[in-house]
Amino acid sequence: MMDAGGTWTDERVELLKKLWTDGLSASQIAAELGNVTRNAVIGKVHRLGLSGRAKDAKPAASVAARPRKATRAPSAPAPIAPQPHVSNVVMAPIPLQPVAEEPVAYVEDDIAIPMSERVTIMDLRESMCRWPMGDPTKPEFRFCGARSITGLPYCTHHARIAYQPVADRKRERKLARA
DNA sequence: CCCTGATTCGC
DNA sequence: GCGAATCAGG
Repeated sequence: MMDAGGTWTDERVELLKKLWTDGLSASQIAAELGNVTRNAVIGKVHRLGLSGRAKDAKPAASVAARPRKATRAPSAPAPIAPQPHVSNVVMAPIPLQPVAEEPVAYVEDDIAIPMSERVTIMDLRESMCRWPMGDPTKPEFRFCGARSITGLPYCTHHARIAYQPVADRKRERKLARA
């Protein structure tokens, strides 16, 4: 049956090899494969014995990682679920013009949409807005790419659209550390 | 702070 | 075998 993507099927392994040898970073590959973290990718890469990529022989590991006690979370489910996005929002096919004007639709209140550069799946990273733009079946497909809210898949603007019910979201002050 | 790969080790 | 936690570095 369908593989949720959490297992290393032959196809996935091959894609992993391809992308890795292709020079993509572990996080990029993880994003491409889906349902896996970059750690999983790196771990697999090493297990497959293709670490080092193109580069070879490097300063011998003098003092690598120390055996710190790894107290893992009791049972962390899925860190990030592959957002199905808002099924209601139907993207305009955009028949012509590759990536010209931006769909500055919903200008609800005062927020002016400072459209950032759109990005392809390859450049899409966890910290970037995953709001789809265009036709997913076309190579011109892009994602918003703006800085996403930490913990959410969208930028502030698209998050407001995606999470309508949220009447008033106070700016989240995330304290790193004092 | 963002990111990169490398390593250890509980599962 | 897998990958989270952690490390070390850019």
